[in-house]
Amino acid sequence: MTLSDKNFAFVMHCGEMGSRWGFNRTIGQMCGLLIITKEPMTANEIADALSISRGNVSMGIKELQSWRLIKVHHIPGDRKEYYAPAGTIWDMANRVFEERKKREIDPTLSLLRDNLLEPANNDDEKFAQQQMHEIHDLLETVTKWSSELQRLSPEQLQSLMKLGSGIGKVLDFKDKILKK
Amino acid sequence: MTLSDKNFAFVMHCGEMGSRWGFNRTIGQMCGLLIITKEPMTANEIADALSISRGNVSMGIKELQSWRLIKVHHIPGDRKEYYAPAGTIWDMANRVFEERKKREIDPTLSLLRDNLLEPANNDDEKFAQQQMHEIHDLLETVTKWSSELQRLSPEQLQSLMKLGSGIGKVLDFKDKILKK
DNA sequence: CATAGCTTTCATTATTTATTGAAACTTGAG
DNA sequence: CTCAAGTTTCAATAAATAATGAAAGCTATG
Repeated sequence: MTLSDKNFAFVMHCGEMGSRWGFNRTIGQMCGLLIITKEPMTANEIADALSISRGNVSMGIKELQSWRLIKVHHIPGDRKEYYAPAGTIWDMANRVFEERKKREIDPTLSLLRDNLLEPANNDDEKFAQQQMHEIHDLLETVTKWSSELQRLSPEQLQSLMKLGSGIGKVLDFKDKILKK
Repeated sequence: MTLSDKNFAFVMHCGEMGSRWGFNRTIGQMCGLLIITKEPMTANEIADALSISRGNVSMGIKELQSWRLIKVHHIPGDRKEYYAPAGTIWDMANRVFEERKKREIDPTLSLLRDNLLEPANNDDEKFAQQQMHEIHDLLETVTKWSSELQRLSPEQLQSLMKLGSGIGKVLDFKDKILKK
């Protein structure tokens, strides 16, 4: 199967962006390809469509599985493995967030906490600790929020989207009521 | 000036993480260093503290300026340039988000829109377009939301954070209000 | 307008990261 | 057990990215 121009452009774009989302170009392309392809694909089809080596595909698959972004299908009487996205677009985006949090934010929080537990030995360290404290709080807030968003039901999400620029207003309203 | 062990560890960690946030290791280190250092630093001091070349610092500064993360200070009677973070931690995080949106999400949205405008020529393209449509909507929602959050006043943010068990409550609240 | 003191540039070099492809491995069927 | 059809591994190589440092570029001051 060969990609149409439009689909090819999309896959290549995923490659460019992929490197910014935590994996490399090829893996981004693989991910994009699997997303826009209706039927699950074999490793050879992927290698073919992207003009990359079979070995490279194998490594990419391993990586995408470690991100929990793809799953394996089997067809009875066929020994090949067929790969497809693991879930909806929203599911996949959530996975990427979760994994990145695990790989980037969690270790940072841990380092910051360790650092903040020890007493500051001088003014330089005192100032540094203040800054680290701010970073720590920011990261905690962000993660609390993102996990909150992930927990929402599709309907709540819908509702949230439609709220759009209104969240400020709802907050004001809430504050007004609580004061009474 | 030489860094304490603890501060050095933090700076190195910023280096590791930096590469995941859009810049490279050295630039991450520079950013971390400037954040935990109370006084603005000269390019030579930075090169010294991180054991990197003067030229490298110059390039890093240019990059950090393009992200609007640092600003220049001048001391009367001194021709050197002194660098310091441009704003609070929250300001800096916002800048990184904005810049990444500009560099990653906006071009993707534009590609997706172009693609969705053209008619699908066959079933493969039709399916691909459906998927692209979902990605498009997801990205739009995310960007709308993040810009919304950035617009909130610090007090509103505070209020939002304290909501405890979450955004779900805000939604319930909004629904209650709308029904009346 | 010359110079000292600083910054930037960029060709070269070093380092890191990704890719290939052949060999090793796995597994189901006969 | 052996083969065939597949998958994975990994040492070698290629490609991309980052760092250096010498030279060129600026600019405030005398």
